[in-house]
Amino acid sequence: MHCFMKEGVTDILKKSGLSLTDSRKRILHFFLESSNALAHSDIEKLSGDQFDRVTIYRTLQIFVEKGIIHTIPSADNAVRYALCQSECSAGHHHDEHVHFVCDVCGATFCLQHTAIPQVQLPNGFKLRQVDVLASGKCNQCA
Amino acid sequence: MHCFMKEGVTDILKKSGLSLTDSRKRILHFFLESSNALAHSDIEKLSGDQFDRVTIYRTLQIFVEKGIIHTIPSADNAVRYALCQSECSAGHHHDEHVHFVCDVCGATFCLQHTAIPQVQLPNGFKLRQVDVLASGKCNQCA
DNA sequence: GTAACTGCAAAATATTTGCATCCTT
DNA sequence: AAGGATGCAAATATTTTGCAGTTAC
Repeated sequence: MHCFMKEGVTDILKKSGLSLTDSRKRILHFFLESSNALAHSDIEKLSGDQFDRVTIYRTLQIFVEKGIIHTIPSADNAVRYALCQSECSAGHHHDEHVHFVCDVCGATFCLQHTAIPQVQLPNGFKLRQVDVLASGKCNQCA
Repeated sequence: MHCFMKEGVTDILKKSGLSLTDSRKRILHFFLESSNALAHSDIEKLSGDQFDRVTIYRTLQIFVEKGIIHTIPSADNAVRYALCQSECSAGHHHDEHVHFVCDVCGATFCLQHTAIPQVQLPNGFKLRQVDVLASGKCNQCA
């Protein structure tokens, strides 16, 4: 298991076979710095509109393809992304951790140290992945 | 605990204080008939474009408000809705069951009889709700 | 009859695509 | 130098809002 936190932006991009461009470096940096998940709009704000919307879309897309970030399921129709922490490779995500959305501040966290519970499916169903989406109040807002 | 399956469309609408209009009756009927979750686009197709897009948006919205249906979190940014099965009332949803998305056919099911596992949050976090989103192959596609 | 609901038009927002130019290697 | 990435323009898709006409009760 590698840990992105200990690697630099450049290492991660190289390892994924991506060229080192300004937008990729800065956007990846935002994820490394941020303790919670980021939406497209967050990145726009963080970058001070330095990048074109389209560039952000394409950058997020390729990061997902390369296994650098993953999307977080949500009920509110807003796509948020977070760093993959464990052994993700291109096309194969393994982010079976618990996601937590704060009802108050809207922040979304990946709870790495919270175990994914066992799920028992009905007969005939084949399980591939389990996502757990918890909501309530985060430690800042409680 | 009431069970919508045993009630008619009319009963449900009346109980929720909604007037009995064509679109509401037909859209609610789709949910009662369907074994899996429906997206806005599914309803458009099912109705044969009988209703305006806007009417569908507004109908789904008020059904959610009244606790008749609930949104299902998904990683693919498509909002799907399903009937609330347990004691939901206006503004208070309690649909803590497991949702299952089939990777093959895309169908989304509510697994009523699958227990929601316990989730242990870090210190300072207050839990309100847990959604479990499982994916894999459904019994038709496995 | 009145309040609420629907349909249409249009605005606002979100996402995708094509292409010329620029940057990384 | 060559291939890939970006920025801009524009197409497409999604969701929201306002308002006038219609319907439920």
